[in-house]
Amino acid sequence: MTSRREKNKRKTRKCILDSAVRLFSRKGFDKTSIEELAREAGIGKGTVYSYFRTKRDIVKAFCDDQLEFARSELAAKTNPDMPLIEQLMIIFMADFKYVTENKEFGRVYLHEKVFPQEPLAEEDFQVQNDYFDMLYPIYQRAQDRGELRKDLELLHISGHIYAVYLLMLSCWYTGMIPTEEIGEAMKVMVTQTIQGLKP
Amino acid sequence: MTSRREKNKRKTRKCILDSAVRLFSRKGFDKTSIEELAREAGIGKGTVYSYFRTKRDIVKAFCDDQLEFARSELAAKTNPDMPLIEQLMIIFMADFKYVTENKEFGRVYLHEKVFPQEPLAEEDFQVQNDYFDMLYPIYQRAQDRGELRKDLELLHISGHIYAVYLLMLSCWYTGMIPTEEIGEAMKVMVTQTIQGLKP
DNA sequence: AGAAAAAACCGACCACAGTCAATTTTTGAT
DNA sequence: ATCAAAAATTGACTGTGGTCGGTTTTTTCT
Repeated sequence: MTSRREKNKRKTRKCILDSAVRLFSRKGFDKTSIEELAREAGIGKGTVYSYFRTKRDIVKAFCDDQLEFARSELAAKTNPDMPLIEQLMIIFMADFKYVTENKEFGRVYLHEKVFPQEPLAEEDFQVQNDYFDMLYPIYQRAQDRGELRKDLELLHISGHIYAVYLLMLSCWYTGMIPTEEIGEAMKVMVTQTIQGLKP
Repeated sequence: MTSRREKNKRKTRKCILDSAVRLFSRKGFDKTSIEELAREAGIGKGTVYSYFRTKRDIVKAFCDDQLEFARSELAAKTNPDMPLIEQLMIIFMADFKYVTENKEFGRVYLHEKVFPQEPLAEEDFQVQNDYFDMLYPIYQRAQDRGELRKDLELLHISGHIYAVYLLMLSCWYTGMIPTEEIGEAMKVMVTQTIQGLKP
């Protein structure tokens, strides 16, 4: 049963997250103070910290939620029998679009998830695992169709393509590749990944 | 001519950097305050900020220096006619060893360089370019020997392998792969990169 | 050498992330 | 309805990153 208490907690949490989205998007992560965020959410500053351990954790929680949502959306858009490269492009460009629209969130999230201060906790891996779980069937099918080598572990295939995706994000964040060229670059790199570097 | 002023500046800068290395290594980046760092360096707090724009910039400057040094060292250790995979392993494992020994520096540096808040400045690219310049001849030779496809741009080859290296670093920072297994994992992934994913 | 200009240095100060003890609200038992 | 325990809320407080105007040191010019 969902007690009154639990209901309120949920509401407050959502309220913090909503305020965070508004403010971080409008003013940027660093320029938004927790005090301001609390005011916007109509609560005290201390309360924010009883919901989230740190300011960065707010971003993490928001992105984890979004990722879960995006995943369910995406599953519907791709057909596992399309050519692998096409499926991957749909998935990654959707992700990328999200990042470009939430640059600050994406950056903080990537910092936390890719090069974290402490090894990731069990729950953090879960999000990543769920994401991989979505991709596994796609690679599996591609293996079955003969688009991918069967002697490779799915984890390695997955990791490899994820690496290329991260690189593209990095190129975008550093300004090395402008937004409008990312699609093309991503296609080149993923294709190259599949084809291999050797003659 | 190196004036007295310039000499002092150099000395002070080095002093700050040395103190930073000592303190950040001993207590961690976050736990070391600039005030403490200034005290250790025997200067005022404000002075630190006339040498470095932010706390993170101190790390960036240090790592840029180190990277330049490491590069010159490395050039001597590799023979451009060794098999590509062996050369890459020597280079990346040397880099990796450095990161494991300076975890905090590496993390902050990676945040700044891989997913920076603002697009990288000209000078930041220079460091990266210099690094690539070291690698290009290696890939070039490997192409000549027939170990790599000749129809691929060096930039793409370079970027691709860099992506895999970043992934390995990420796996280490997240705790997904323990230190002693990184070498093996790196070899597997780089080999896979060269071979390609398709049958 | 002496004065004026330029560069370097400094620590008091500000804004903000995160803490915590005191207060208020909710719950569950009688 | 009453009350005691548990949970949630709060804002004053602490420590630190970064700023800035005033001070000292170095250079340059005569």
